[in-house]
Amino acid sequence: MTARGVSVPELPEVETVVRDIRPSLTGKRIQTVHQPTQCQLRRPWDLQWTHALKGKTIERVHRRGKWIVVDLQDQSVLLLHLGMTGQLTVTAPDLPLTDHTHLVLDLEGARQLRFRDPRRFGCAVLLPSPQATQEFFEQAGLGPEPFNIDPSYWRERLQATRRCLKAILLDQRVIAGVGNIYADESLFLARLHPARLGQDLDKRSATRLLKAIQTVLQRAIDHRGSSIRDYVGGFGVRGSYQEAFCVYGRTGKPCRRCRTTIVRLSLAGRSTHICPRCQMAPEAIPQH
DNA sequence: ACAGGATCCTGGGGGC
DNA sequence: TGCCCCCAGGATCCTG
Repeated sequence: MTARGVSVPELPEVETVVRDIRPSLTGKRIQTVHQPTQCQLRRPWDLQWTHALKGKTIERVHRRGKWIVVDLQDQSVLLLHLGMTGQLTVTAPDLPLTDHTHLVLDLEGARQLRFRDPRRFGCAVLLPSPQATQEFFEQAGLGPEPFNIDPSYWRERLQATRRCLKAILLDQRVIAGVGNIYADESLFLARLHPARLGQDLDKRSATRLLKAIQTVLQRAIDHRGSSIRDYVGGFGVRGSYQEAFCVYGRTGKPCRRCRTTIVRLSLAGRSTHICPRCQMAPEAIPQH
């Protein structure tokens, strides 16, 4: 069977979207803003933002964790989160609108930036300044980016908690951008069982885990992310990393390394996939 | 401090 | 063929 469930935008998918749409957005003026749907996103769009965006020029498009950050020339910042099923695309204005399109920005040069999200777990927020954006992220306690995380910070965060590795990897306050799929893939690559406790990892294992996270995320970015069902990049093009999954969605299939059957368990409230041979259970590991 | 569960939401898939 | 129910999960909140 193929991987069940939807492909949720995690760091590699968000990075792909940002890279795709950046050339079409940078330097472009926003002419008008529409809300085609009546239903609200989880964090309601403020009508004042519609007026505030009009006439603003987009200066820069980048990413912070799973957030898409659109810097505008007047210092205000549009933040977008894709939640579970969010799609952000740049299209021709005459392309018919699909269901669940919550926000449309008309751009100069006959282009539209469209934010679509069937499950409405995503959100869009306009903040007045980079300082306010900084505070927004600080308030959320958003942790460091995986690619420039300080190894000693990482080891300290692991040492300081009795939470299991799966919960730690999903916690955006510890490390930003990792979600369910890449947590499982990273733990497999590091040969660590997701139920192991942060404070039980020695220095070598902690370093190996960080390297695995970076490797998995970079490989996924190189494949334009993973597409199972909903996710598409900024051009509407699907990613291909799902074909390289080692454990996620591979329940019942043989491990790519040792042929042992991949099993699914529940940890930190999320489906979790492991190779029971490559990822030794905590109770099987000698304590010291 | 942390685990576990509920909540939000929709569409796909399995079972009958 | 169709209907019902379950399931997927990012972030957040609540309880034990």
